[in-house]
Amino acid sequence: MLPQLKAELQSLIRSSAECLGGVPSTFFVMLEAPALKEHGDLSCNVALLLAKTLRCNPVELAEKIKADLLSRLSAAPVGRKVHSVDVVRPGFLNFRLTSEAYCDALGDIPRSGAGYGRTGLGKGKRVLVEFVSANPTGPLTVAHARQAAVGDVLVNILNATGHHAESEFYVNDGGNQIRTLGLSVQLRTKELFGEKIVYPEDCYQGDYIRDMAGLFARERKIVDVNGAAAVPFEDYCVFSKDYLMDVIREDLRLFRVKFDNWSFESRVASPEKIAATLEELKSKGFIYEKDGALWFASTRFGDDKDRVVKKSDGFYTYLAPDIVYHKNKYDRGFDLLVDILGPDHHGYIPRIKAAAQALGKDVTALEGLIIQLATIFRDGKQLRMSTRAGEFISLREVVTEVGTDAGRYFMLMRQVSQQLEFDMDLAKKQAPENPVFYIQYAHARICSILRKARDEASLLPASADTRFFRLKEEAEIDLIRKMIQFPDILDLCAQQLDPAALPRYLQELAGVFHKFYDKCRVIDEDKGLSAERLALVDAVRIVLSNGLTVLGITAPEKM
RNA sequence: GUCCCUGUAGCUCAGUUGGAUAGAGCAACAGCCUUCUAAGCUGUAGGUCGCGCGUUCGACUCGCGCCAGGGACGCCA
Repeated sequence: MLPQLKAELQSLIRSSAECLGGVPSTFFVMLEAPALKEHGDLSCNVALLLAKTLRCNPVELAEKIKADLLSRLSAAPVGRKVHSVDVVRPGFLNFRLTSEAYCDALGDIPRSGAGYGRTGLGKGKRVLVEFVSANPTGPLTVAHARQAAVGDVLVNILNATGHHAESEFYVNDGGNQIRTLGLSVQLRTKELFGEKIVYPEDCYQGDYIRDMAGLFARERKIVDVNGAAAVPFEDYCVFSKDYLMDVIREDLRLFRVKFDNWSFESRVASPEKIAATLEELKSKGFIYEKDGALWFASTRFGDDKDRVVKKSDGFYTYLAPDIVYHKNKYDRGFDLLVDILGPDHHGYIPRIKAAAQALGKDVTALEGLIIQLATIFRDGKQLRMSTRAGEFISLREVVTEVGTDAGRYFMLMRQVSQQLEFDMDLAKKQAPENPVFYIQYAHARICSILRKARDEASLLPASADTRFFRLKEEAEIDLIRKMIQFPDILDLCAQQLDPAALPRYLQELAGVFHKFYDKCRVIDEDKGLSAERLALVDAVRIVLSNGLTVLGITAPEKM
């Protein structure tokens, strides 16, 4: 309702401005909600922007536009929803809306229900978001946790804003690291039965390798060193990989992260497919041989240096299957490919983009999104971690300690470009300074009011088509004003490919609600007012619930 | 050395394609429960937006140069 009002106003302002002449056809009329309430409900800076080209005092210009606009408004139906137009100091045009405009918008929320907030921004664009894609060589860590939360929520946001988004996990089940994993487990198994081994530094160090060795021995009924040696090396590899994939799937399930697709390197980028793709690149002149290795001439597309794709020992580097995998993603017909990566992979993006260009693909359809690290604080101290030494905080540790709701919220509450401080103590706290509980509490409080009204006073929310003329309090209008921003927030997140604005918005909405609650009684002697206020808080419940659903966080009805 | 990210209140962070008097939350201090969940609300205090120059009606925002912190730069994945 309000987006339409805004669009109509924008076009009227545009017409008024054009009457003055000299307005470029590409000129965009901005109309936004000002930060300060005294500046009205909507504010427009056309006069400021046009003052330069028209060589005219911005305030005078604004007055001229206003005069023309007022006559247009009195003729148009939108005019009823505009209370006043003011010209203010530097040259802003500030609009104040009638309460009718807001009350119309309020009815929209219960009418759309769980669909409130959905927009058409994406116009059906097909998007593939690849994230986590952890090697099956260990459990997921907090680094993965942030990528998992961001990726999962980004897919929800894209789907809520008119895109067709799918999530994908790419399983690196080929290559070197699986052999190293198998070797690690094999050595630990032998060690288990008393064989003295020298455990290499480049093998996986974590304690979980020992646990896996024990499990493997039990499963294969190995009872001594000879038994361990008799098992084919390949079996160690397969067992370890499958076992860790199960661990990863379970980690993700606990964190409520779902994947639409699982792509396996062994299938998507088999040695034959790699050879074929490299041949294609070679025929185009982007692959050459040097020092017994095959190189990809990525510098031709802006990379710092050329990259080895096949080592002199005959094995492919990680880059070779990754090129093939990205070719596969392109071939599946997506309009946008998003790769969510850790900061340690930022050098990776130019290489893959170079490969995409070399294969004749559209690079602008490939977006590498770097998610900065999350550092964990407990008892006011930062916990250090190092994957190499096998010392890391696992995702599961975080989930079991603070819960999935708080875990997800905290991972999402900062912009992805920012490092994030994850305060375990705060996340666990059931107190208002913890934003997750502040938001969930608002939701539970509303549910409690609705229950009480229904059960004890036989009161139900007013219907969506009510004119809501009883809602006049500032606290009430503030709530409506805040709620109608919800679709814009989702659009903003989708455009920026960053969910961070959403948790912040929900915290603000919860705050506006708590203020309203303190000031206005919902269940009141006046039945008419009560019904309208019940509809108002029910709308807040809907927006909170829709927002939390996008974040993958529960909206409790009781706390 | 090259590249990426960051620098805003005591702390953690916002600041929407350059806009009006730079905002929240936490911590601190002072208040508010006979009434729908006090897991809440109200008020006070807190700032050379890292520094300098430039671009213009206007810069936290854009450009250049410094300073400081973090990270990445393998025939590893």
